[in-house]
Amino acid sequence: MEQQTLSQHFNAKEVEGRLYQAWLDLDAFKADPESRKPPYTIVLPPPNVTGVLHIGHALTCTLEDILVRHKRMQGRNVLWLPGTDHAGIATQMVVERHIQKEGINRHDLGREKFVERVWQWKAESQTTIVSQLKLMGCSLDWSRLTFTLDESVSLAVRECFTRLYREGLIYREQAIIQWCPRCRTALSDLEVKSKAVKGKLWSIRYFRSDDPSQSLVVATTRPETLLGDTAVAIHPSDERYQAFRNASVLVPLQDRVIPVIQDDYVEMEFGTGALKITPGHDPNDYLIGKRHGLGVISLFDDRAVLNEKAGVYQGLSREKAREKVLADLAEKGLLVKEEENLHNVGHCDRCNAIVEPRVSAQWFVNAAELAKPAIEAVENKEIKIIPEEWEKTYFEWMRNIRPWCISRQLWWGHRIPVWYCGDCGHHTVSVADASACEKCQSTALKQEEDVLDTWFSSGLWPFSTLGWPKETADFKTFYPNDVMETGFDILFFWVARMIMLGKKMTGKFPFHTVYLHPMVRDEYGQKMSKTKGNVKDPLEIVETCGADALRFTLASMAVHGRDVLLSDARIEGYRNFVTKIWNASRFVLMHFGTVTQENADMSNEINRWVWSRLNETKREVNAALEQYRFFDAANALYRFVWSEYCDWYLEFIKSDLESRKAANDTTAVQVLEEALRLLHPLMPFVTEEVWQRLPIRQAKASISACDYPSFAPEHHDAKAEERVGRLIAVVDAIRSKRGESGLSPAVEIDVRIHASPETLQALSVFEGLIQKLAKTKTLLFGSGTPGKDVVIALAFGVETIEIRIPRGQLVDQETDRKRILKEIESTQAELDRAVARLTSPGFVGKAPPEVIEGAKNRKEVLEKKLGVLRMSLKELESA
RNA sequence: GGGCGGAUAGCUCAGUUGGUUAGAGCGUCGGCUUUACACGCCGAAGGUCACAGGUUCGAGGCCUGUUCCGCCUACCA
Repeated sequence: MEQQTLSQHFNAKEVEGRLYQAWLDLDAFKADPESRKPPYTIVLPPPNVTGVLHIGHALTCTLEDILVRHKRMQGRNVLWLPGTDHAGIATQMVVERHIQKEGINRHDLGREKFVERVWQWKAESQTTIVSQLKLMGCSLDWSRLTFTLDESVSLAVRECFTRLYREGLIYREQAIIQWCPRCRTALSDLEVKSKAVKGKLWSIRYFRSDDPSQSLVVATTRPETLLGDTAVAIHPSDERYQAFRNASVLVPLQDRVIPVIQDDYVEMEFGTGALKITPGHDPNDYLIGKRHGLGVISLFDDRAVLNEKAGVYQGLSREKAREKVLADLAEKGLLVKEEENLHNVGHCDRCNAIVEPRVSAQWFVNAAELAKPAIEAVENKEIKIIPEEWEKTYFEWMRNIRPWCISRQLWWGHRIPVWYCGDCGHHTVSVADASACEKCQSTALKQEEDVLDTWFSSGLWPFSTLGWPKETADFKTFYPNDVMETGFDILFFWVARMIMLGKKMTGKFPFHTVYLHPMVRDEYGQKMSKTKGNVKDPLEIVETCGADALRFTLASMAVHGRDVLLSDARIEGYRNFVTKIWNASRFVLMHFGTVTQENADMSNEINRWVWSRLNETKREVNAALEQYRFFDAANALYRFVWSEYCDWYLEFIKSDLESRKAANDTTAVQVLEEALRLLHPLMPFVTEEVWQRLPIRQAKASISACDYPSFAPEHHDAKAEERVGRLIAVVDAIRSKRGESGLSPAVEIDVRIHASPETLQALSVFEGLIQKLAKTKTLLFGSGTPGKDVVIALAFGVETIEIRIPRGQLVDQETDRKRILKEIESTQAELDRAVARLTSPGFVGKAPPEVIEGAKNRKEVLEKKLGVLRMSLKELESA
């Protein structure tokens, strides 16, 4: 066989591009609905086509890629389905801002032309997103790439809408909803973020209509809305306003007569205890108005500019109107008080404008009805939410869920499949475009102008992407999905709705597990934002450190229940790890690049040790991945490859390289090969690149087609672990002593080791290794000459190993004496604690036997250690 | 107002049902051309686990309270 070698440096960029293309050429990521293998499905949360991917997307696709690569290697028929989301408001806004640069707005273009422009934008954005996902190494099945406005998805959306409408779970109703005057559309409650705003609380005087000598004072944060007042409310038991019960008052500035009503919604303690009621512009007032049969005055148009109802204030913005109303009130002496007030104000999630509650006709989903089975599913663990703490939040929201407003006054999205009849007024709702009224057959139909909330189509994603409502092969094989992996910030927006709509539409819940990953923040815990300038571009990181390093970093930081704080130092550390793997592989190939067939020499204890350690790592990594503990998986791999395989195993074999080569011992290659497979889901590129050069490997075209290593009991070797562990401890102890004494590694020293006959026998097998790794000149076993040596008392397991180094080569007597005294002190302290524990009746009476046994052993070894230390102190003092 | 989470080495974080001696990476300090790797090797220093009580033979993990920091949620105008 030809000698395989690796270039001196790992060129991540070149390798990544080449390998990804090779995987595509192999159809390595393509799912087959006819396959007999058990399916495993994840749908990628579709990124918005608003632009480029950010670090949060990088985390999502890294974790999902790890899951699917793991399952694929375990022999599952994996489908990881890619897609993008039209993201109604967000994308429309981006494109509006974009055309603004050309000096036009969407109304200049008209609906049709504008939507064309958005499609252009979508095409570019999607291309960018797809190429970014490829750069991250994502093993997505590109043959199934779906967009939320694709024909097939539209069909699913209409099917769902129609079914819910027929069951009365979707309905149109006049109601007070959240309105964004800048986006000029209705919003769902979730799309409104309440933020604390420093404002003012104004007290305004209202005179009694039949007796101008009497007045009451109301407190409000929105004086401009008094133009829409239809009542003033007081608490029924408020004695202060006894005289105003059943009275009427005049709206200031308008002299309109409105009633004083009594309602126990009013808090007597707040403000003046009198509340102005504006049903057109406050959700609570709207409810109160309904209870008392009050009228509704809508003061604003869709941009929150005052309309004809506002009289002289018509044409003013909310803000201007407030100023003028206040000025006019002050002039008339009706403004009684003005005080600072911190209160919460709803802001549009997308554009941050202050939302305006507004009464209008909108479409709603009866979410409470759909929520019932969705709550039960989580209660009885049909759906598992990880981390579990989120279940509480889920229940809290789902149990108090309100009607979901799904109509949006936008142009970009799924047009609502409802046709209004111009003749009889009937609503025709149908999956196919309606050409005639289903009631009177009139053709004077007009389709609803509004589009659906983006999350309505997202809610169908786990099955709309698989061809539903058609019974396609994909749908039959890959639905339900397995895992929904996403950020907790869209638990309500998306996850909850998928659960509700999935069950309702297909009869099955869309997945069995929800894994919610943490938020990515910068290294100071700040949310990344463009305005703060702390945004980390994943592609920049890929460019400088490589995709493997970024992936491994994200995986190693994805801990349950804590944010991911991403720092450059951390990424660099894992880039170094990639390099370490590369160099270790170079070393192995340099020496074993021509071996022809597997021949692991299991008579060699060092080999048995490394197999056993690798085996333990397999167990840990598999267990971690099954539990979505990405951190643990990354950590176990890092520890094994660097701290065990490189730091010890490769150093061990250097001492007898030639004889190993002569004996054709291929353990080093075999262990490397398995470690690469184990690492592959986390670091697909470097592992594939090295694996391709290995002289011994499975006959597959790609490492991703190989089996995933799993725990093999026959490779577990406790004895080898114990004996090599002792060897490592001895080498460590000698090295440590050399380090303390500031000895150059070039200086060799004499060492004598004394211990039980069995231990001496075991250690003597490794004589050459100790000599080499601890740099000893002469290495003797057995007791030494009292008084002349520095003595190390090494507590290992249940015995103490005594290591002696002739004093002349190390530190001076005084320093050594101090060290021994210090060590005696700390050992004595620990021994005292152990003795106290063992003599306490509570401990020996109640602690489990293995804990007591452990304490006894510890006490014994401490006593031995103390003995060695005391002896060496005596030796020192008598010398 | 309600809920959830966090506080462990200089920094960023692990620590699975309470069990002997609390770990890692980075940073710091000292040494090093050592059969791949200075993006490296060897060694060292550094922690009364936020605070105060409690439960327990035993607490970084459990309970109560306090302080600080996040996030979610809510109709006191």
